[in-house]
Amino acid sequence: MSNQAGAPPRGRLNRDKVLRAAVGLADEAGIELLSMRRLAQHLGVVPMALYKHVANKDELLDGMVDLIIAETGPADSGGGWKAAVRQRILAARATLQRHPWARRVLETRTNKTPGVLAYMDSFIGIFLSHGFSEDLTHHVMHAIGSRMWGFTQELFEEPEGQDGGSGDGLDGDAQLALLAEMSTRYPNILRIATASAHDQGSVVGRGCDDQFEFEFALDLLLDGIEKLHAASWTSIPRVVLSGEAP
Amino acid sequence: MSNQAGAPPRGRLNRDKVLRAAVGLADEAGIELLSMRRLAQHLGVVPMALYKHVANKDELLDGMVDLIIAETGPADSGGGWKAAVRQRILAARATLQRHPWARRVLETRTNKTPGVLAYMDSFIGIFLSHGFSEDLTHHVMHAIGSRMWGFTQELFEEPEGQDGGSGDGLDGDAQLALLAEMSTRYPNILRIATASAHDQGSVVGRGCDDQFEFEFALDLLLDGIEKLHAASWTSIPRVVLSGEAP
DNA sequence: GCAGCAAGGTGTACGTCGTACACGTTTTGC
DNA sequence: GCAAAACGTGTACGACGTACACCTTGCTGC
Repeated sequence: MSNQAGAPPRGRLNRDKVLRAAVGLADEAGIELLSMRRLAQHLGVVPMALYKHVANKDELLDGMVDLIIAETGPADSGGGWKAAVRQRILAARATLQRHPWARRVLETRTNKTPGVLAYMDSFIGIFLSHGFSEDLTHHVMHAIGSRMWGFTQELFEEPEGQDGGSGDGLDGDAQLALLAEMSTRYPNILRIATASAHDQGSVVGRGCDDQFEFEFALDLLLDGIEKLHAASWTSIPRVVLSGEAP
Repeated sequence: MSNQAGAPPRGRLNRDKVLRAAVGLADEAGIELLSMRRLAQHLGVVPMALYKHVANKDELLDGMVDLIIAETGPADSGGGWKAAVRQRILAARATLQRHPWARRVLETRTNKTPGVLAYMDSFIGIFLSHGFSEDLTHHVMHAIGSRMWGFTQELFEEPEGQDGGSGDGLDGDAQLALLAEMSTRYPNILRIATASAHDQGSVVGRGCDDQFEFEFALDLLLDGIEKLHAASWTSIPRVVLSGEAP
């Protein structure tokens, strides 16, 4: 009877409830609005109560990440390594798309939480168990990098305004002027943007299919990896040569 | 004669001085310690004085990014597109390595500042001027993504402690225990990490050459792009087919 | 059934942050 | 030399993360 504007108190708190509430809050309000105070209020509890369940905000974020990694589900390693890697990454992508804040959290911090490590371990396992050398696997993991998580780099994403379309709340004239400015200052960007506005009337950007772009880039990478693997590529010579004869 | 613990007052402030001081401060103290107040103190000035030169902290960050993009220098487009792209990216990489905070800033925010747009425009220009179709260029830009800036994904980087080596201030026993734990829980990570510790005695990680890893991944990508270009790859069929006959 | 105790929740407080607003002070253009 | 604009200051507010000391539950062993 003491909490207002929050969910029902639902008995005592525990780490899991805190984490899940945090994920929910980040999902609906955005990560930048997730504060210990707001989370506490959401749970009908005083801010300091949270610290009985998480050490601090960083640990909260770690826990949230681990929680949604678990959502991704286990590897589904039928078929070859390519199918397995593809499936794993696309599954992660689907999950992270439900929790857009996770991209920021994963990128910003040096995550070596159990969940992250386990995910990477299973990822590495796919390559090793399909005959990749340790050396190649290592380089391949670097090459994949954060694409492992399935998120795109959102070069310039619009902040997803309410109105469909790309007019940022400007009237037609202002938008036209902006377009004219763009065309003289950044002609190449404009060419690409207009050329790719295939499927709708939008004049600039957002005419492209993120999922397609992602899979395009992913397949480009995987095909390259496949060739290296087929050629038994290795970086070892680079090291062995260090004291060789002229 | 009113400022202490800061640089000499050096006349009046202006936007450029503010931006440069901010870059310097971020370079030496890290981006998370760059606050308006600290920056002001560094300039021997009261916090609110900064707001006469930048609108707010976000705009400050934008300005900082644009400033160091300018450091990158213009494109050096001798040779083919591959050489040009490679040169551009590696130059950006060199710059961003001098300003490690820039990675975070570029990743975290939706940058459409003049400098960023100009950089992208010139980047796109390389492809277009070497005969790439607008369609392919568009997809290629997505595939390159943030690698355009030349930073790596630092999957798990150590926070660069003062002591060389990977013992995070633990004694030998604790470190061994941790290693044992790793080996049972994340055996694949351990295999890769130990296998790649070629060039020194470190037991886990950091035995790999970041620059090599980056160029490896970059070349993988560029080679893939080259093949697509040679094959006049296009995504257009995907769209055109939408209303075709069975 | 109840004492005792750990685990969970509270209240207050501190130092940090970005920045709004009203006010002085300097520089500049005429 | 003076008006006006540009620049710098002081104070204040509402966030934030979280340390610390304090109550209040609910479970334990007897």
